[in-house]
Amino acid sequence: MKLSSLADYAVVMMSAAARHCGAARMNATTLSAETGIPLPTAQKLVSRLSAAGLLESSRGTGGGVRLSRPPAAITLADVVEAVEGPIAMTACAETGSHDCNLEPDCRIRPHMDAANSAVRAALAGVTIAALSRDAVRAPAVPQLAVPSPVIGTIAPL
Amino acid sequence: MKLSSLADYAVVMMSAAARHCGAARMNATTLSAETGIPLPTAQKLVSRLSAAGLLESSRGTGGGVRLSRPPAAITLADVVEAVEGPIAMTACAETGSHDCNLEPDCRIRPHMDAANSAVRAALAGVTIAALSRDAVRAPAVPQLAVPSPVIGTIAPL
DNA sequence: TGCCAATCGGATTGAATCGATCCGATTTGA
DNA sequence: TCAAATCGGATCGATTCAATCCGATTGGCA
Repeated sequence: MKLSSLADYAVVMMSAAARHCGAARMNATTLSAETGIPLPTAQKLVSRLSAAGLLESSRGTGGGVRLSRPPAAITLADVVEAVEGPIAMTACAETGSHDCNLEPDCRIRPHMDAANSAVRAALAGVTIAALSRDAVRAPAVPQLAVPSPVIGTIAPL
Repeated sequence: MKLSSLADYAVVMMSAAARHCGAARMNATTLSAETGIPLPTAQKLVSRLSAAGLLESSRGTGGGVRLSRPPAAITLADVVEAVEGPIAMTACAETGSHDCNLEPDCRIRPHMDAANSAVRAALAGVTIAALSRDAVRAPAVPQLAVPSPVIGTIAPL
């Protein structure tokens, strides 16, 4: 139930890119140097995030990448889905419902779908803008992108 | 962002065990036959779930396992944590905060903790009892264990 | 009281996915 | 027209995960 290292790196990179939003384009090398992510990995992430439409890339001399949308319009769910694929806790949730090789009539499937939606909503409630904001005074309740009551009601672990 | 196959199997097994709650003990063989999970895997899961305190095992002839708590008191979060370990989206979330090998002062960490709590709460809102209940008339909002407002406000994808 | 049978528990092997790395194709600027 | 710098895809190694097997323990029965 933990997201992969690539997804973790992608969140850090997007957050770093958001901090330089006004400063024109950045390239994979600069992002790598700023975040400490190995350069080849940063290049791979740039490719995937561009393919997903979260980054816009310009090739050639002086090229680079930049956020295709404002940081407030990019959520953790977008980044995770761009790197890891659809957010589906169970294998049967992303494909059709006909290939559950366990029980032929899986009665727990609808409930799992509900839990799946809840997890996705939790990730969709955190924006890159909220992550890139400086959090020195660590607020108990982080800023939310949309008026979603999901995270606001969660007590710390 | 998908849970492992073992965790998936564990949920199915716990759900099957909940349906036979009154019928004394069950053994790994019976659970395997009912769910279609390979027997060795079922044995492994029984071990882990017992170690986590979700199942109570009795050895010897006529032994077996049974739920240690009512199905309404066991949530998806309990099962997932028993099989996969703590629910921590990022590696730094489960260990101390001192070994983030990327940024020395990780500013996105507090926000990720909030998202992590939200995900865990989403899983803690679904009980085994809700899963074992027959869901032919698939309700839009699944039954919740505690008065948690988390899932109740989530719209389907 | 001794034996037997059935069970859980941990250790081992194989496979698949993931992460890191490298090289080629493309484009812009001089 | 040339050259430099970038993105994009393909390859290789490592780690984790899933499945399998065997031994230790316990309760029932003769």
